[in-house]
Amino acid sequence: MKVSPKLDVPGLKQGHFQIHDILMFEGIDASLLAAFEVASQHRHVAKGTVLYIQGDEAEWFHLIQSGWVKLFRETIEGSEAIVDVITRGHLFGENTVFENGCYSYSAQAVEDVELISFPTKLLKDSIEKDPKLATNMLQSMSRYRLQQHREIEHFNVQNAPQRIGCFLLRLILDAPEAPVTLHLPYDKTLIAGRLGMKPETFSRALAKLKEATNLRVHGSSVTIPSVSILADYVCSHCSNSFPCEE
Amino acid sequence: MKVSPKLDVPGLKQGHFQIHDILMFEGIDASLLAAFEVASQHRHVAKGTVLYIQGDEAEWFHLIQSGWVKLFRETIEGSEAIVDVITRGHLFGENTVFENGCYSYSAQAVEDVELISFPTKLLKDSIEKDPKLATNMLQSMSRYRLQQHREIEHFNVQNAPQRIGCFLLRLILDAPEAPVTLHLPYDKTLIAGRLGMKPETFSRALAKLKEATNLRVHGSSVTIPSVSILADYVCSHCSNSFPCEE
DNA sequence: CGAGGGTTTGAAGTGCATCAAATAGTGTGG
DNA sequence: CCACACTATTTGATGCACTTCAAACCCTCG
Repeated sequence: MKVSPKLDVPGLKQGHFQIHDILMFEGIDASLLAAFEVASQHRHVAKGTVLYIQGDEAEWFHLIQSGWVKLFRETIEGSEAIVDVITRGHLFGENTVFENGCYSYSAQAVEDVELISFPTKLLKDSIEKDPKLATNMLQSMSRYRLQQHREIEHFNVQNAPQRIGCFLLRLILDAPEAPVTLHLPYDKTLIAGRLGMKPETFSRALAKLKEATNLRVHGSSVTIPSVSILADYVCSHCSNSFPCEE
Repeated sequence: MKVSPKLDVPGLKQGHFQIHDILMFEGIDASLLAAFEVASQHRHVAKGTVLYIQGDEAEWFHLIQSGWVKLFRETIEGSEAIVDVITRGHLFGENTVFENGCYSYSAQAVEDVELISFPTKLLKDSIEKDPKLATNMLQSMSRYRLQQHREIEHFNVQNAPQRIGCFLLRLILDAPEAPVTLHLPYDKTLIAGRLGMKPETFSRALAKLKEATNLRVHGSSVTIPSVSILADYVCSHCSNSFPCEE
């Protein structure tokens, strides 16, 4: 079941995102939307900037317009666990509203980032007023939950090259066949961490993937000559086949 | 932050569960609770019974009173992926309400099971009426989401014996020190599958765990002489330490 | 142009999977 | 109640994928 151009997931539109594009706000009263729009802030954030730290009080949640953001937790011994590495169309920080009001992980811009920020307080208050907003959020969390289930399943079934390919496929849910070019974060070690592998393994796995699917990599941009070839290679052992949705 | 005796997570009470014990129903109007209670059904289900199949229309969601339930998906090639293996205090099937109204995986009793079932329709209707119910569900889904994040992190950081230990620890969140005895499902292959390992690996890993933490296993019951020793062994490489909550 | 960090490559080690076979444990029918 | 058949579990031997350690390379930025 393809969920049309509403976001919360990557890559379905080319232009700038508006509040209307967010799945969470689908079908919400124009007046409430306007309130969010008024309260929102557009921000440009330079590469390397730490947006917030795990434990900070959560004042804002964010929608990424462009660039890459790393979500991570610090382990006791000082190393870091990468929770996610996300890009345009992704929302983050919104879940703090149902937790203790603090960010449960830190966030850092790993490329120059453009984002729209909304106050969490407004969201919190609005949920209690508009049941539609609540059910929307339940729906998108539910979707996220399924995705995570798949991710755990993938861990058991996919090898390193396939996991990289799967990560790439998730970035392009729109263009089913023509060659696609994607922009990755400069530091590919991040993706390695996101996928639970070491940088060396990532490097070797990417080489294998290039050979198997004719991928081309130039710096931080990746060109996929044929999405279907990549999908065949990636999804052969999964219980879901390509568009990897329902 | 310890969340008092409300459930949705295992093991915090000894007696029978009531609707009041479910986190999701905390703070809900007595009249609405009564409606759920009236509509509920207590069921005894024999070991091996399939409760529902992936794709079935979801009429009920369930709270486990005792026994073990396996949640699983069938892969294309006919093998099955174990989504979860759960026991007393766990809720399942409730998330179908925000999805397409069908179960997204199958469920089977792997031991004799006692459960209370509630109609999904009532839940669906009630969410739209009572915003408190919606926020409760958001809260518990959010909690679940954090748990899954941890689980993904664990995959990268824990070895097989530690993963088994971690599974055991999650069953006993209440008794911090005294020796504890747990009841596992008869077929331990299930737990192996749940933890993403093969039966052979499970057997060897359990042997290592026994040696390292003085665990005793008699058939389907496991005795942990010291929870803290087990926790030390299991959690040494994690970003969260023992109670592994917030 | 040179320093530093990201990336690749090589060699060796570790952990889990796989295949195969032996053993223990369970449920059945005699 | 016992013996048998069947399945779960254990154990051993081997292989593969990823990790680790180390060194070389390359790209970016000052």
